[in-house]
Amino acid sequence: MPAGLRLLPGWLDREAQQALLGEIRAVVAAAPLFTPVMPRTGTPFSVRMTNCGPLGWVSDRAGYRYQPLHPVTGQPWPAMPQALLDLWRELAPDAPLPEACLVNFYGPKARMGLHQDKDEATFEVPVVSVSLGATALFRLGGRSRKDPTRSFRLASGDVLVLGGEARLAHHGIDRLLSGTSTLVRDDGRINLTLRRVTPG
DNA sequence: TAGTCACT
DNA sequence: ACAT
Repeated sequence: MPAGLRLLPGWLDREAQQALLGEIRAVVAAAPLFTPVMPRTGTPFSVRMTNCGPLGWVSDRAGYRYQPLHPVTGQPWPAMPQALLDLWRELAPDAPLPEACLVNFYGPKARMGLHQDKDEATFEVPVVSVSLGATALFRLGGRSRKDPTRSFRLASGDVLVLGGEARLAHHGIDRLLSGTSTLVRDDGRINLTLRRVTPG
């Protein structure tokens, strides 16, 4: 494993997953899911997204960016659930608090191409990723897009920390495994990505 | 290259 | 590999 990568299988028990899911449903009620599109081309993503916390990640024809307001409602993003702040404190005790929690909703056919999380103004702080629902085939590469990749499963309750050398590793979701979600309806998957955006 | 598509 |  690359230094700075931590895969924590089953970090959240079923009860914690259900509690978190409830919090996320409340976030979605206040900040409805939207379909991001690619810069320039406008090609839609197959995942739908929303955010919570002071800043949210969005993609539209103008580009990728963090912004304080929901692109459709114009309202501020809902507050970050305390459970996520607690998780962050536990896994990144020395880091400043996260400013953004990107909530990605995957249907059974949704995918996410290889990419880097590099729209933040600092890379010194780890990214913390929480999986809920269907099991996904996750692909992890290196800092260069040409670096070799490997894939492994991310199941509900797994937590992934990308820090240090792994902070700028390319990563993506190849596909979901059908029939693996007992938490989210319709074989869905939810990924929560906690990020510090500013150096703090 | 956070997208798709062709081909192996 | 494409094409923004």
